[in-house]
Amino acid sequence: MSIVRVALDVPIPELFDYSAEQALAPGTRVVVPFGSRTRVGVVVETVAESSIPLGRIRPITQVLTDTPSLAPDWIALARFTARYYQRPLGEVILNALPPRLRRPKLLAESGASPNGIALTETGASAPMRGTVRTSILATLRARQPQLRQHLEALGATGASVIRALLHDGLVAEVVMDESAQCELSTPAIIPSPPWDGPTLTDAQQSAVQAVDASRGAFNAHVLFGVTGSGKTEVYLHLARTTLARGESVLVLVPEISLTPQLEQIFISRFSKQAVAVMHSARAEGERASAWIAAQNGVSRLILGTRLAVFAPLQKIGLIIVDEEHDPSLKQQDGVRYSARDLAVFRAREAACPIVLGSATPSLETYSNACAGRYRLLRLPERARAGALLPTIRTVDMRTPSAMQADGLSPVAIAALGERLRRQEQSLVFLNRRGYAPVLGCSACGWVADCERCAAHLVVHLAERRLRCHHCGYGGGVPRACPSCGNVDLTPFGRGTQRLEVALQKLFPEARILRIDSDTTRARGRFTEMIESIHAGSVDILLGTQILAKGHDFPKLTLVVTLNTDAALMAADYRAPERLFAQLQQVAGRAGRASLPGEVLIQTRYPDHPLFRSLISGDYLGFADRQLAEREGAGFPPAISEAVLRAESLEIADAITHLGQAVQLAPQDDLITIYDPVPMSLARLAGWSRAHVLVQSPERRTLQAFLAEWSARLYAARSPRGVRWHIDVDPLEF
DNA sequence: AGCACGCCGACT
DNA sequence: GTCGGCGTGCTC
Repeated sequence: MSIVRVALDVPIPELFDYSAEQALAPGTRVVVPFGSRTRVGVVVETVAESSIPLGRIRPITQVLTDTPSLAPDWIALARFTARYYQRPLGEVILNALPPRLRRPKLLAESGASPNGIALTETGASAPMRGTVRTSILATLRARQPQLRQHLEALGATGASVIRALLHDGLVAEVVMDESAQCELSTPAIIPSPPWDGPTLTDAQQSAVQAVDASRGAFNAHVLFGVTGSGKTEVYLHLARTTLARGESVLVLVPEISLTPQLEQIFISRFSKQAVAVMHSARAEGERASAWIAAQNGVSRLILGTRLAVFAPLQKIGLIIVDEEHDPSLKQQDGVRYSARDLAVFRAREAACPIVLGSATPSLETYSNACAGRYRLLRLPERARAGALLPTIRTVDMRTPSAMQADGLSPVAIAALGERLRRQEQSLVFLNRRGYAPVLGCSACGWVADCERCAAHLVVHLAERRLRCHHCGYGGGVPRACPSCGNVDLTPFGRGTQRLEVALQKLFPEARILRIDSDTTRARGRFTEMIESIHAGSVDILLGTQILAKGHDFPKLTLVVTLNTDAALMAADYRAPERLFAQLQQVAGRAGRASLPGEVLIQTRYPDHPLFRSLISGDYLGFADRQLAEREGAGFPPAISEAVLRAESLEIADAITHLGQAVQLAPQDDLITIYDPVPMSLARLAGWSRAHVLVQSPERRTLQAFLAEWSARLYAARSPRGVRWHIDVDPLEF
């Protein structure tokens, strides 16, 4: 009889002791009774004694043998995540598993699945046919007895050769000999397909060499290059050399919308079965099989969004984080981890190189490069011969004539007209969907607000609806002002819908395509739209953020950006960094083929230093100034921060709770605790939100402080109706 | 977080 | 007389 310590997904920062018939390997999934319920947990260690009275220790219900146990380095990653982000280990571990592995069922019992493995007899005595789920594949190698059981359950008697057919066509062979010993062999995956990549430029070549030369130890490289400079080709080469060494590769990207193209490139260069794709939009069965394919080494190249940082890879030889500056690499609820930072931790533990790619590296990453901790690798020009960087210039919107035509300046209109004549494509970028961001009454000042958020409702004219862009709350457009009865309600400001109307009026002949999350909601619409752009059946593209990333439109030669100044004036100290990244990214859409591109930035601050750096292509100069400013003002990365956030129905309750929490905070000279304040979006989906900012010049000191503080906060019961969490390295204020 | 146990109001 | 409100406390 052994005592096993089990991590469970409960908001209690403790492990729970259970008895087991034998010692279980750390990382084993188990089903346990918990109160009156049954839950899946993961064994973290087996111990001789428990501090819990023996009478209270209950036995494990079931050991889940359908997957191999999680590796020690994986558990170490989870432990680090739990410690750094101040969350219970069980919450971290269970949330990192794909949904099917969190349920108290064997995968084989999860019902029919297209991801099953069909086992068919190929040359043995006993007639045998049957379907075994993906679960088996994972047990095949590590667990001889279970494999035999599975096979015997299918009627195999020994001396059988069984072919395991994975859903994607990969064939593996299971050989069971006379003495019922089983062996699985998977066909060699790399290097098998011919390498048909383009020849590398000198800059790409030296980047590849720098990373290759740094193998065998932890080394962080910042791959700094604008859109079109060929970062992807560098990734592909490095992936190839890593796979050839028998090691695996982890590639993280910020958005799901970026994975389809990258996925296609990786699959075409390697093979379908070599690549496992992980993101939350995939079907549960697919998520489970991708997980298992990574765990058993069938897929050695994992491509995914932030959640893929927890992929259970064997023998990691290289980690790539593309667009490492992108805020969506940080999880914004639950366990609030930064996939980029955890990727760096993983690379360090695995003693392998990591490549952080970006045209606009985050200031955190850049300051590490300046300090010599990371190595800066530059890809200075566009990789394609003849392709030029676009010409960027500002358009002064302070002149009266500039404000006509729904926000489009005469300069922009002329440039758009010119592209129409030349039969080239244009992109108008406005990062605000809907018709108008505000509906108001000009007679009494009433404004349509969300009932559940501290935000205005956005007018969506096509659907004749008002919608909250934060919580999704919707309502009809009122016929008259609910406050004074005035029937003349005015939409204030501009969104993409309104701009579309204005553009169509200006250019009746033009084929205009609006791309935002409203027009691309239907499955497959986005891909269709991208195809129609490539086919040349669009003249003017108009859209939000969605358009800014990763797409290459050869006929596009003009980009116009609208409403740029809001971000310039924002209170958030990260706003300039984000604006630069966004403009750099959207500018990169122009002139990628042989046609030169032009970018027009409409602004009332045409001489702003940010634009000057953007125009001269001097991101590092901009970053140097930002770093100096942050240092002067005491902001990250010069210092470390965390927030304690509280949410309740009434803002006062959240603030009161935070005040009490501050009373519990340990005293430390190197810790600054600010006053509780409402968040900038003070109410969201019915919850009023406030927080306390905590800063320290030393990350270690902040960590130690947070550990002690959160222990005290967990111990003190939080009042009913108030929920709280700690956000380490927060992005949202 | 769930979920049980527990002690006070309006109903068949 | 009991169904049910959610306050408080526990989960190995």
